[in-house]
Amino acid sequence: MRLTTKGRFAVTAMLDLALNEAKKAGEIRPVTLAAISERQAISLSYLEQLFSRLRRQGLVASVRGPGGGYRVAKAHSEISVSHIISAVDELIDATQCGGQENCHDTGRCMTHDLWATLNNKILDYLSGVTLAELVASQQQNEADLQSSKIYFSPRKTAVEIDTLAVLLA
Amino acid sequence: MRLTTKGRFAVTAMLDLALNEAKKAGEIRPVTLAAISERQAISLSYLEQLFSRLRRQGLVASVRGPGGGYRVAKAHSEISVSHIISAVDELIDATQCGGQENCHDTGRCMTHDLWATLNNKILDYLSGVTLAELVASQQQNEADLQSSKIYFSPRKTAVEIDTLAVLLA
DNA sequence: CTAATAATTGACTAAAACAGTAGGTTATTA
DNA sequence: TAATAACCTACTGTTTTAGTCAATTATTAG
Repeated sequence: MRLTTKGRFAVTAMLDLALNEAKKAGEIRPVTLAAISERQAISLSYLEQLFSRLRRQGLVASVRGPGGGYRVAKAHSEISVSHIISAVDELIDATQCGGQENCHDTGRCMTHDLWATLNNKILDYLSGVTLAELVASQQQNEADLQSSKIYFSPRKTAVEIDTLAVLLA
Repeated sequence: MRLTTKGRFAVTAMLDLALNEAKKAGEIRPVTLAAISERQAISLSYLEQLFSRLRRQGLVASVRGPGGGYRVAKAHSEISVSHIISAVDELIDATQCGGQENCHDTGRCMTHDLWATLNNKILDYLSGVTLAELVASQQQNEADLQSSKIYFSPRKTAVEIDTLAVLLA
Protein backbone atom coordinates (compact mmCIF):
# COMPACT_ATOMS: atom_id res chain seq x y z
CA MET A 1 0.00 0.00 0.00
CA ARG A 2 1.33 3.33 -1.05
CA LEU A 3 -0.39 6.54 -0.19
CA THR A 4 0.70 9.47 -2.30
CA THR A 5 -0.81 12.28 -4.30
CA LYS A 6 -1.27 9.88 -7.20
CA GLY A 7 -3.89 7.92 -5.31
CA ARG A 8 -5.41 11.14 -4.06
CA PHE A 9 -5.77 12.42 -7.60
CA ALA A 10 -7.50 9.20 -8.56
CA VAL A 11 -9.96 9.38 -5.67
CA THR A 12 -10.63 13.04 -6.33
CA ALA A 13 -11.25 12.35 -10.01
CA MET A 14 -13.56 9.43 -9.24
CA LEU A 15 -15.51 11.56 -6.80
CA ASP A 16 -15.81 14.32 -9.38
CA LEU A 17 -17.00 11.75 -11.90
CA ALA A 18 -19.56 10.33 -9.50
CA LEU A 19 -20.84 13.79 -8.58
CA ASN A 20 -21.16 14.90 -12.18
CA GLU A 21 -22.56 11.95 -14.03
CA ALA A 22 -26.11 13.30 -14.18
CA LYS A 23 -28.77 10.68 -14.52
CA LYS A 24 -31.45 11.80 -16.97
CA ALA A 25 -34.41 9.60 -17.89
CA GLY A 26 -32.68 6.38 -16.98
CA GLU A 27 -29.62 7.21 -19.03
CA ILE A 28 -26.27 8.07 -17.55
CA ARG A 29 -24.46 10.90 -19.20
CA PRO A 30 -20.71 10.24 -19.49
CA VAL A 31 -18.30 12.80 -18.09
CA THR A 32 -15.31 13.87 -20.17
CA LEU A 33 -11.82 13.92 -18.77
CA ALA A 34 -11.51 17.46 -20.11
CA ALA A 35 -14.28 18.54 -17.73
CA ILE A 36 -12.71 16.78 -14.76
CA SER A 37 -9.35 18.24 -15.71
CA GLU A 38 -10.78 21.76 -15.61
CA ARG A 39 -12.76 21.34 -12.40
CA GLN A 40 -10.06 19.57 -10.41
CA ALA A 41 -7.01 21.24 -11.95
CA ILE A 42 -5.42 17.95 -12.94
CA SER A 43 -3.71 17.75 -16.31
CA LEU A 44 -5.71 15.96 -19.00
CA SER A 45 -2.91 13.59 -19.96
CA TYR A 46 -2.31 12.61 -16.39
CA LEU A 47 -6.01 11.88 -16.02
CA GLU A 48 -5.82 9.73 -19.15
CA GLN A 49 -3.10 7.65 -17.55
CA LEU A 50 -5.07 7.28 -14.34
CA PHE A 51 -8.34 6.40 -16.06
CA SER A 52 -6.59 3.91 -18.28
CA ARG A 53 -5.78 1.98 -15.12
CA LEU A 54 -9.17 2.58 -13.55
CA ARG A 55 -10.82 1.21 -16.67
CA ARG A 56 -8.61 -1.88 -16.80
CA GLN A 57 -9.57 -2.54 -13.18
CA GLY A 58 -13.24 -2.29 -14.09
CA LEU A 59 -13.97 0.72 -11.92
CA VAL A 60 -15.03 2.94 -14.81
CA ALA A 61 -16.38 2.36 -18.32
CA SER A 62 -15.62 4.50 -21.34
CA VAL A 63 -17.74 5.79 -24.22
CA ARG A 64 -15.89 7.02 -27.26
CA GLY A 65 -16.78 9.72 -29.70
CA PRO A 66 -18.79 12.91 -29.33
CA GLY A 67 -20.93 12.92 -26.22
CA GLY A 68 -18.69 10.23 -24.85
CA GLY A 69 -16.61 10.14 -21.70
CA TYR A 70 -16.45 7.99 -18.60
CA ARG A 71 -19.01 6.50 -16.30
CA VAL A 72 -18.64 4.77 -12.96
CA ALA A 73 -18.89 1.09 -13.85
CA LYS A 74 -20.31 -0.20 -10.58
CA ALA A 75 -22.66 0.84 -7.83
CA HIS A 76 -21.03 3.61 -5.83
CA SER A 77 -21.44 1.53 -2.71
CA GLU A 78 -19.39 -1.23 -4.32
CA ILE A 79 -16.34 0.96 -4.89
CA SER A 80 -14.03 1.67 -1.99
CA VAL A 81 -11.20 4.13 -1.64
CA SER A 82 -8.76 1.24 -1.38
CA HIS A 83 -10.01 -0.09 -4.74
CA ILE A 84 -9.30 3.24 -6.36
CA ILE A 85 -5.89 3.71 -4.81
CA SER A 86 -4.66 0.21 -5.52
CA ALA A 87 -5.90 0.51 -9.10
CA VAL A 88 -3.53 3.37 -9.91
CA ASP A 89 -0.83 2.81 -7.31
CA GLU A 90 0.21 -0.76 -7.72
CA LEU A 91 1.31 -2.24 -4.48
CA ILE A 92 4.91 -2.61 -3.61
CA ASP A 93 6.49 -5.47 -1.82
CA ALA A 94 7.19 -4.35 1.71
CA THR A 95 9.33 -7.35 2.50
CA GLN A 96 12.84 -7.36 1.14
CA CYS A 97 12.70 -11.09 0.62
CA GLY A 98 9.66 -10.91 -1.64
CA GLY A 99 7.70 -13.37 0.45
CA GLN A 100 10.53 -15.90 0.15
CA GLU A 101 11.13 -15.86 3.87
CA ASN A 102 14.77 -16.60 3.18
CA CYS A 103 16.36 -13.26 3.95
CA HIS A 104 19.41 -13.24 6.20
CA ASP A 105 20.33 -16.22 8.27
CA THR A 106 17.37 -15.83 10.60
CA GLY A 107 14.71 -17.16 8.30
CA ARG A 108 11.90 -14.81 7.47
CA CYS A 109 12.53 -11.13 8.00
CA MET A 110 10.91 -9.26 10.84
CA THR A 111 9.25 -6.79 8.53
CA HIS A 112 7.21 -9.55 6.98
CA ASP A 113 4.51 -9.98 9.58
CA LEU A 114 4.74 -6.43 10.77
CA TRP A 115 3.86 -4.85 7.46
CA ALA A 116 1.44 -7.50 6.43
CA THR A 117 -0.55 -6.74 9.56
CA LEU A 118 -0.21 -3.01 9.40
CA ASN A 119 -1.06 -2.96 5.71
CA ASN A 120 -4.16 -5.00 6.28
CA LYS A 121 -5.35 -2.65 8.99
CA ILE A 122 -4.99 0.40 6.80
CA LEU A 123 -6.48 -1.45 3.88
CA ASP A 124 -9.41 -2.51 6.05
CA TYR A 125 -10.13 1.06 6.91
CA LEU A 126 -9.86 2.37 3.36
CA SER A 127 -11.93 -0.56 2.15
CA GLY A 128 -14.69 0.58 4.45
CA VAL A 129 -14.96 4.02 2.91
CA THR A 130 -17.05 3.81 -0.25
CA LEU A 131 -17.55 6.17 -3.14
CA ALA A 132 -21.20 6.39 -2.16
CA GLU A 133 -20.22 7.77 1.23
CA LEU A 134 -17.83 10.28 -0.29
CA VAL A 135 -20.55 11.47 -2.64
CA ALA A 136 -23.08 11.80 0.16
CA SER A 137 -20.63 13.65 2.36
CA GLN A 138 -19.65 16.00 -0.42
CA GLN A 139 -23.26 16.73 -1.36
CA GLN A 140 -23.97 17.46 2.29
CA ASN A 141 -21.08 19.90 2.39
CA GLU A 142 -22.38 21.68 -0.67
CA ALA A 143 -25.86 21.83 0.79
CA ASP A 144 -24.53 23.29 4.02
CA LEU A 145 -22.66 25.98 2.17
CA GLN A 146 -25.73 26.73 0.07
CA SER A 147 -28.07 27.15 3.00
CA SER A 148 -25.81 29.09 5.32
CA LYS A 149 -24.50 31.26 2.49
CA ILE A 150 -21.22 31.75 4.32
CA TYR A 151 -18.48 32.98 2.05
CA PHE A 152 -18.75 31.09 -1.23
CA SER A 153 -21.43 28.73 -2.38
CA PRO A 154 -20.43 26.29 -5.13
CA ARG A 155 -22.76 28.00 -7.59
CA LYS A 156 -21.25 31.47 -7.39
CA THR A 157 -19.41 32.72 -10.43
CA ALA A 158 -16.01 34.33 -10.33
CA VAL A 159 -17.56 37.77 -10.71
CA GLU A 160 -19.92 37.25 -7.82
CA ILE A 161 -17.05 36.06 -5.67
CA ASP A 162 -15.08 39.18 -6.48
CA THR A 163 -18.04 41.31 -5.48
CA LEU A 164 -18.36 39.43 -2.24
CA ALA A 165 -14.69 39.86 -1.53
CA VAL A 166 -15.00 43.61 -1.97
CA LEU A 167 -18.00 43.75 0.33
CA LEU A 168 -16.23 41.75 3.01
CA ALA A 169 -13.01 43.72 2.82
CA MET B 1 0.48 11.76 5.24
CA ARG B 2 2.69 9.77 2.96
CA LEU B 3 3.11 6.07 3.32
CA THR B 4 6.12 4.71 1.51
CA THR B 5 9.04 2.40 2.08
CA LYS B 6 10.90 5.21 3.78
CA GLY B 7 8.45 5.25 6.67
CA ARG B 8 8.49 1.46 6.72
CA PHE B 9 12.26 1.45 7.04
CA ALA B 10 12.02 3.85 9.94
CA VAL B 11 9.42 1.77 11.76
CA THR B 12 11.36 -1.41 11.12
CA ALA B 13 14.55 0.18 12.42
CA MET B 14 12.81 1.53 15.51
CA LEU B 15 11.33 -1.88 16.20
CA ASP B 16 14.73 -3.50 15.80
CA LEU B 17 16.16 -0.92 18.17
CA ALA B 18 13.45 -1.52 20.74
CA LEU B 19 13.86 -5.28 20.53
CA ASN B 20 17.62 -5.15 20.88
CA GLU B 21 18.32 -2.56 23.49
CA ALA B 22 18.94 -5.01 26.29
CA LYS B 23 18.41 -3.67 29.75
CA LYS B 24 21.14 -4.83 32.08
CA ALA B 25 21.22 -3.85 35.75
CA GLY B 26 19.23 -0.70 35.28
CA GLU B 27 21.37 0.44 32.40
CA ILE B 28 20.25 0.50 28.79
CA ARG B 29 22.76 -0.69 26.30
CA PRO B 30 22.75 1.45 23.14
CA VAL B 31 22.35 -0.27 19.79
CA THR B 32 24.65 0.68 16.93
CA LEU B 33 23.33 1.52 13.52
CA ALA B 34 25.84 -0.94 12.10
CA ALA B 35 24.04 -3.75 13.95
CA ILE B 36 20.62 -2.62 12.74
CA SER B 37 22.01 -2.25 9.26
CA GLU B 38 23.17 -5.84 9.24
CA ARG B 39 20.05 -7.32 10.82
CA GLN B 40 17.54 -5.42 8.70
CA ALA B 41 19.54 -5.15 5.48
CA ILE B 42 19.29 -1.38 5.36
CA SER B 43 22.36 0.58 4.33
CA LEU B 44 24.22 2.24 7.17
CA SER B 45 24.22 5.67 5.59
CA TYR B 46 20.52 5.54 4.92
CA LEU B 47 19.95 4.61 8.55
CA GLU B 48 22.08 7.57 9.56
CA GLN B 49 19.81 9.88 7.62
CA LEU B 50 16.70 8.36 9.16
CA PHE B 51 18.05 8.41 12.72
CA SER B 52 19.19 11.98 12.30
CA ARG B 53 15.55 12.90 11.85
CA LEU B 54 14.33 10.55 14.55
CA ARG B 55 16.77 12.12 16.97
CA ARG B 56 15.75 15.67 16.07
CA GLN B 57 12.15 14.66 16.73
CA GLY B 58 13.13 13.33 20.14
CA LEU B 59 12.20 9.72 19.42
CA VAL B 60 15.71 8.39 19.97
CA ALA B 61 18.79 9.51 21.88
CA SER B 62 22.35 8.98 20.79
CA VAL B 63 25.50 8.01 22.65
CA ARG B 64 28.78 8.67 20.89
CA GLY B 65 32.02 6.81 21.02
CA PRO B 66 32.84 3.15 21.68
CA GLY B 67 29.96 1.27 23.26
CA GLY B 68 27.70 4.01 21.98
CA GLY B 69 24.73 3.88 19.67
CA TYR B 70 21.08 4.77 19.89
CA ARG B 71 18.42 4.28 22.52
CA VAL B 72 14.69 4.79 22.38
CA ALA B 73 14.19 8.14 24.10
CA LYS B 74 10.69 7.59 25.47
CA ALA B 75 8.55 4.86 26.88
CA HIS B 76 7.65 2.44 24.11
CA SER B 77 4.00 3.03 24.84
CA GLU B 78 4.49 6.73 24.18
CA ILE B 79 5.76 6.24 20.64
CA SER B 80 3.25 5.57 17.90
CA VAL B 81 3.79 4.44 14.33
CA SER B 82 2.48 7.78 13.10
CA HIS B 83 5.15 9.56 15.16
CA ILE B 84 7.85 7.53 13.50
CA ILE B 85 6.52 7.92 9.98
CA SER B 86 5.92 11.64 10.22
CA ALA B 87 9.38 12.11 11.70
CA VAL B 88 11.12 10.86 8.57
CA ASP B 89 8.43 11.49 5.94
CA GLU B 90 7.45 15.09 6.32
CA LEU B 91 3.82 15.62 5.49
CA ILE B 92 2.70 16.99 2.20
CA ASP B 93 -0.13 19.36 1.54
CA ALA B 94 -2.99 17.36 0.08
CA THR B 95 -4.93 20.42 -1.01
CA GLN B 96 -3.75 22.18 -4.14
CA CYS B 97 -4.75 25.52 -2.71
CA GLY B 98 -2.57 25.12 0.37
CA GLY B 99 -5.46 25.82 2.72
CA GLN B 100 -6.19 29.08 0.95
CA GLU B 101 -9.64 27.91 -0.10
CA ASN B 102 -9.35 30.11 -3.17
CA CYS B 103 -8.71 27.55 -5.87
CA HIS B 104 -10.85 27.77 -9.01
CA ASP B 105 -13.92 29.91 -9.14
CA THR B 106 -15.89 27.65 -6.84
CA GLY B 107 -14.25 28.70 -3.60
CA ARG B 108 -12.53 25.98 -1.65
CA CYS B 109 -11.57 22.89 -3.57
CA MET B 110 -13.45 19.65 -3.12
CA THR B 111 -10.36 17.77 -2.09
CA HIS B 112 -9.95 19.95 0.96
CA ASP B 113 -12.44 18.38 3.32
CA LEU B 114 -12.14 14.99 1.73
CA TRP B 115 -8.45 14.57 2.35
CA ALA B 116 -8.43 16.34 5.65
CA THR B 117 -10.96 13.82 6.91
CA LEU B 118 -9.36 10.80 5.34
CA ASN B 119 -5.92 11.83 6.53
CA ASN B 120 -7.15 12.23 10.06
CA LYS B 121 -8.73 8.79 10.04
CA ILE B 122 -5.56 7.10 8.88
CA LEU B 123 -3.51 9.17 11.27
CA ASP B 124 -5.84 8.23 14.10
CA TYR B 125 -5.30 4.58 13.37
CA LEU B 126 -1.54 4.79 13.09
CA SER B 127 -1.44 6.93 16.22
CA GLY B 128 -3.13 4.11 18.08
CA VAL B 129 -0.45 1.55 17.26
CA THR B 130 2.46 1.97 19.65
CA LEU B 131 6.00 0.72 19.59
CA ALA B 132 5.22 -1.22 22.76
CA GLU B 133 2.53 -3.17 20.91
CA LEU B 134 4.82 -3.87 17.97
CA VAL B 135 7.49 -5.16 20.33
CA ALA B 136 5.03 -7.39 22.16
CA SER B 137 3.60 -8.73 18.94
CA GLN B 138 7.01 -9.43 17.49
CA GLN B 139 8.21 -11.16 20.66
CA GLN B 140 5.09 -13.30 20.58
CA ASN B 141 5.81 -14.26 16.98
CA GLU B 142 9.33 -15.27 17.86
CA ALA B 143 8.10 -17.29 20.80
CA ASP B 144 5.55 -19.06 18.60
CA LEU B 145 8.19 -19.97 16.07
CA GLN B 146 10.50 -21.16 18.83
CA SER B 147 7.98 -23.46 20.46
CA SER B 148 6.37 -24.93 17.36
CA LYS B 149 9.72 -25.39 15.60
CA ILE B 150 8.03 -25.21 12.21
CA TYR B 151 10.50 -24.53 9.42
CA PHE B 152 12.89 -21.92 10.75
CA SER B 153 13.25 -20.66 14.24
CA PRO B 154 14.95 -17.29 14.60
CA ARG B 155 17.99 -18.89 16.20
CA LYS B 156 18.87 -21.27 13.39
CA THR B 157 22.10 -20.57 11.58
CA ALA B 158 22.47 -20.52 7.83
CA VAL B 159 24.05 -23.97 7.87
CA GLU B 160 21.20 -25.49 9.82
CA ILE B 161 18.72 -23.95 7.41
CA ASP B 162 20.54 -25.46 4.46
CA THR B 163 20.42 -28.83 6.15
CA LEU B 164 16.72 -28.45 6.80
CA ALA B 165 16.13 -27.44 3.19
CA VAL B 166 17.87 -30.60 1.99
CA LEU B 167 15.85 -32.77 4.34
CA LEU B 168 12.62 -31.19 3.20
CA ALA B 169 13.40 -31.39 -0.51
C1' DC C 1 47.46 9.79 26.26
C1' DT C 2 46.10 7.41 22.30
C1' DA C 3 43.77 4.62 19.20
C1' DA C 4 39.52 2.73 18.20
C1' DT C 5 34.74 3.52 18.04
C1' DA C 6 30.52 5.37 16.49
C1' DA C 7 27.70 9.29 15.87
C1' DT C 8 27.36 13.43 12.97
C1' DT C 9 27.53 16.16 8.84
C1' DG C 10 27.63 17.33 4.00
C1' DA C 11 28.13 16.62 -0.77
C1' DC C 12 27.26 13.76 -4.24
C1' DT C 13 24.91 9.94 -7.26
C1' DA C 14 21.88 6.40 -9.87
C1' DA C 15 17.49 4.90 -10.24
C1' DA C 16 12.74 5.23 -9.71
C1' DA C 17 8.39 7.59 -9.24
C1' DC C 18 5.68 11.65 -10.05
C1' DA C 19 3.41 14.83 -12.89
C1' DG C 20 3.01 16.57 -17.03
C1' DT C 21 3.74 17.34 -22.39
C1' DA C 22 3.32 16.23 -27.14
C1' DG C 23 1.58 13.95 -30.93
C1' DG C 24 -0.62 10.75 -32.79
C1' DT C 25 -4.68 6.74 -33.62
C1' DT C 26 -9.10 5.07 -33.37
C1' DA C 27 -14.15 4.86 -32.65
C1' DT C 28 -18.36 7.30 -32.70
C1' DT C 29 -21.86 10.52 -33.71
C1' DA C 30 -24.02 14.80 -34.82
C1' DT D 1 -17.73 13.94 -43.09
C1' DA D 2 -15.95 16.70 -39.63
C1' DA D 3 -15.82 17.17 -34.83
C1' DT D 4 -15.31 14.78 -30.63
C1' DA D 5 -13.16 12.28 -27.08
C1' DA D 6 -11.13 8.05 -25.73
C1' DC D 7 -6.82 5.64 -26.35
C1' DC D 8 -1.88 4.95 -26.83
C1' DT D 9 3.17 5.73 -26.99
C1' DA D 10 7.11 8.18 -26.19
C1' DC D 11 9.37 11.76 -24.09
C1' DT D 12 10.59 15.38 -20.37
C1' DG D 13 11.78 17.81 -15.96
C1' DT D 14 11.49 17.41 -11.14
C1' DT D 15 11.43 15.16 -6.78
C1' DT D 16 12.12 11.29 -3.90
C1' DT D 17 14.45 7.16 -2.78
C1' DA D 18 18.23 4.78 -1.41
C1' DG D 19 22.69 4.76 -1.29
C1' DT D 20 27.98 6.05 -1.48
C1' DC D 21 31.86 8.52 0.01
C1' DA D 22 34.59 11.29 2.84
C1' DA D 23 35.42 14.03 6.62
C1' DT D 24 34.65 15.60 11.49
C1' DT D 25 33.62 15.21 16.35
C1' DA D 26 32.85 13.11 20.83
C1' DT D 27 33.83 9.36 23.77
C1' DT D 28 35.97 5.54 25.84
C1' DA D 29 38.74 1.42 26.37
C1' DG D 30 43.33 0.20 26.80
